[in-house]
This record gives sequence, C-alpha cells and structure tokens, in this order.
Amino acid sequence: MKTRIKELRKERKLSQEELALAVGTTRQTITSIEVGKYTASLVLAYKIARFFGLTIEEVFDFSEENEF
Amino acid sequence: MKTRIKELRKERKLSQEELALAVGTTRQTITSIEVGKYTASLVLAYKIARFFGLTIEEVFDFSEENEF
DNA sequence: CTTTTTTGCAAAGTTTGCTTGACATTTTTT
DNA sequence: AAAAAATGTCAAGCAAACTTTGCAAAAAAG
Repeated sequence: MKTRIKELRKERKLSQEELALAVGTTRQTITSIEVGKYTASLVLAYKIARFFGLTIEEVFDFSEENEF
Repeated sequence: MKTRIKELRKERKLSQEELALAVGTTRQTITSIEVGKYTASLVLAYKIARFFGLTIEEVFDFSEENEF
C-alpha cells in the first residue's frame, strides 16, 4: 500500500527512528511500511496519522482497494 | 477495540453475513470484530467504513489508543 | 575525505488477523 | 409451537504484521 509517511516525515525532518519511537514501534516497521513491504495494522495506522495531525485516510492511499 | 459496526449494521437491517459478503470477508470475521475478539486490518476497516459511507475514524473507536 | 547517521534489506521467530468448518444458542418468522 | 435465520464460539491452520539482530550502502555532517 502507498502512503504519505515518508513525505510527511521529511517535511518535519524526522528520521524513521524518531517516528518509530514516537508511535511506539521499531525503525524496521516504519521502513517496511514506507517501502510497501506490508500494510500497517489499524492501530499503528491510527497512531501514525494522529502523530502527523491527520486522519488515516489522509495518510494511507486506499485507491487500489476500491471495489465499491 | 470497540466499533459501531453492529449499530450501523442494525440501522440498515443487514445480517453479519450480508455485510461480510459486501466487504469480501466471512461472517466469522465480522462477528469477531463486532465482539472485540480482534481488531480489523487496515484494509478491512477501510472497506467496512466505506460500505457505510463513513471514515475509519467514524466507525472504529481509538479512544483507548491515545498516548499522544 | 572521514565519520556518523540514516536507510534498505534479510532471516528467524512471535503474535495477530483471517478462513473454514462445525456446533449450540438465541432471535425471528411462520 | 415449530421451523428458519442469525449469532456467538471454538479449534485448526495459514497468512500477514511485527520484533529483533545484524549488515551494507547511501546520505548527511564534520
């Protein structure tokens, strides 16, 4: 899944590690999500969105999930 | 995690099975999420929210996840 | 240019989400 | 009251999310 995490992180000049710490996960998890290796869990997605002051839908791209 | 799924489903007079079919999952998965046995994945949460014409944050309750 | 920080990736292992099938109980319909 | 539909639950098994450790390359800082 595509996300705006890397973009938002760079805007704020944060490293993956700083973001990871802020949302209570590991650097590798952030890397994997940024790179699209796997999709964040609902709770992690929420924490990341909240950290940036945005909604989940504003951070994660669901355009490939549209069968509605 | 608490959700409004049951409430929204009843408003629309849908069974768990009908909702499950509509969002491409199984009845047991809907039951488990409604009952709080586990938390939906990000994609499933999105599909459920979209099905009801709402955002993820409007359907799922993250109030217990607030350490920010 | 050298050092330090940051990032990408991989493997092994644990936990969690989900499917399938099956059964018991509750609720709704007739 | 009887039949049918809906719901809750359980167990086995698989897949996906996540952790941990560790290494190599790229980028930033000195």
